[in-house]
Amino acid sequence: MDYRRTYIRDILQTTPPAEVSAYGWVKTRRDSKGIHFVQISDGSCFTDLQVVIEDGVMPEETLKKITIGACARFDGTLVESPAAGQSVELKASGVQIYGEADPSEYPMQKKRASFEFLREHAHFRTRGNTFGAVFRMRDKLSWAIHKFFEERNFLYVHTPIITTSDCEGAGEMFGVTTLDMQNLPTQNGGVDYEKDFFGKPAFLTVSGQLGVEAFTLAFTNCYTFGPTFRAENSNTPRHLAEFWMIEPEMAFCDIEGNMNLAEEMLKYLIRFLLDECEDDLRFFNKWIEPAVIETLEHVAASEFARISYGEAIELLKKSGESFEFPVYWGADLQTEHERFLTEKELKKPVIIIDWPKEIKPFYMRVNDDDKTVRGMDVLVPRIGEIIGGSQREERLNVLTQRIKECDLDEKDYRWYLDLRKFGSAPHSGFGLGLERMMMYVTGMKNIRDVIPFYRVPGSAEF
RNA sequence: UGCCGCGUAGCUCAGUGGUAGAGCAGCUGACUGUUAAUCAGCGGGUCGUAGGUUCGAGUCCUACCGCGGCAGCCA
Repeated sequence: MDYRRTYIRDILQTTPPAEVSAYGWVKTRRDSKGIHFVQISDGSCFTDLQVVIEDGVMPEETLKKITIGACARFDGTLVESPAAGQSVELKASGVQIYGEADPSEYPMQKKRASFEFLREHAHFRTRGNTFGAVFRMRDKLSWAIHKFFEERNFLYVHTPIITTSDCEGAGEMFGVTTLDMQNLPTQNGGVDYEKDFFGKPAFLTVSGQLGVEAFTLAFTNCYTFGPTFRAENSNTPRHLAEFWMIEPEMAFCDIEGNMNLAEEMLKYLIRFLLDECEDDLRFFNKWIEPAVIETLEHVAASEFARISYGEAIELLKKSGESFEFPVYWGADLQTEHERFLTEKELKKPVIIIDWPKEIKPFYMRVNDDDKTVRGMDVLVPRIGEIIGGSQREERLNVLTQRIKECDLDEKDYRWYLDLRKFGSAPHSGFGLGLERMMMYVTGMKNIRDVIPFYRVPGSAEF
C-alpha cells in the first residue's frame, strides 16, 4: 500500500467508463430489492461517491458489514449514473473491508446530530458533512495565509511556545513546570523555582508579538503563525484556551500601513476561499449561515470603514440606541457597541484606531495628543473583534514612561527596551485569530466547532 | 466568573403531583435504481447525582455535576 492515492475528488472528475478503486468511509446506505446504494467519502471533497452493489457481487456476510462508519475499498467500474443526484457512480465488482463499524454501537447516525452531541464525539464528527467542510476550509485558509505572506516577502518566524516572561501583556498564563506538585521545593516560604526546569517560573506563550518584534528589527517584514494559550476563565462561543494566531510585524510601517495590510489580507483570504472552496461554502450557505457567500463577496469587493475611537463614540452617542453599558469617551467598547457599529451603522468590517491609552497595553505608540495610542481593532459583523494590533512605541523614553504608568517593572522588559535603545525603527503589527476568521468565513456559530479538538475551561478531552 | 435556561430511550424531544411516551436510529422482513428511500413488525428507560417536601415526585424545594445562551476578559 502506497501513500499515493486516487482520491474520490479525482474519481468524480474521471470520464467514465473507467476501472477504479475507491477508498473511504461509509456515509450512508440505501437498499432496494437486489440492489444496494452506498455513499462513501474519503474527506477529499464535499461530494460523496455513490457505490452501486448488485446482488451476487459479494457474499451476503460481506454486504452486511458495509454499514455507516465502516471503512473499505471498493473496486469496480466508474459509469455514468442512470439516476438523478449524481453524474457518475461506481458499479462495484469487489470490496475489501478494512474496518467494520457495529451499527448498534457506532454513535454516528444517518440522522443529523446536534453540534453539542458532536463535540462529545469529536473523533468521529470529522466524517460528517459539516466538519468535513470545516476542516477542508481550515486547511485552505492556513495555506492561503502562508501564500499571502510568501508573495509579499514576509519572513516566517517560529516564536517560542514556552516563555519565562510573565509579562507578555495579554491575559492569564498557563504555568509550565517539571516540579512535583505534591512535593514542591520551598525557599523562604515560597516555591523554590531555582529547582524548576528553567530555573525560574515558565509559562505557555499568550502572544508571539514580543519575539516577532525582535525579528522585525532585523528582517523587516515577518510573521508568526502558531498556537497561543490563555488561561482566562472564558466561557463563550468566541474563546478558546488554546487557539492559533497569525501575527505579522512590519518595520518602517505606521498605523496606516498596518491597516492596509490587515484589510488586504482579509480580502485576499476571503477571495482565495471563494475560489477554492466552492462546494464547502455552498453547504455553509445552505445549512449554516444564509447568505454567507454574498457577505464574503461583498466584503472582498468593498472598502472597510476606518474610524477613530472618538468617532465611534460619537456614532454610538447619536445612535438613539439604549445600550446597557454607558457610552462616554474613555470607556471600552462593549460587545453591544461593536455589534451596533458593524451590523447596524456601517454594515461592514470597520477598523477603529486611536484609542484612549488607559484601556490599551503599554507597547502601543502614543499619539501627539498624549491621550490616545495608535491601536487598531478590526471588527466584523457577527464575530466582533477579529484583529487587534497597533503601531508599536519605538521611542525609548516614551516606552519607559509607559511601562512606569502601567505599573510594570522595567527590568522585566530588558531586551524589549534594548530594541529601542539600539537601532530602533517605527514598526507595526497585529494578531489575527485563526478560529475567529474560520467562524467568519464558514458562518459557524461556536468557536469550538472550527478547531479539531478544543480546549476550554474544564474540558480538554481527546 | 456572574446571570438565565436545559439535563427523560442510541439521537431529538413531549410529559407541569397519580401505572414512562413519540419521531428518528437499531434489529427482523418486504420492495429491480435509491438520494434524509419507502412500507410492516420487534426490542429498548435506576427520568444527571444526592438530599428534602408529600399518602404519592420525571413533575415541587435545596445542593452539587454536566451542557447551552448572554455578559466580562480577548483573538
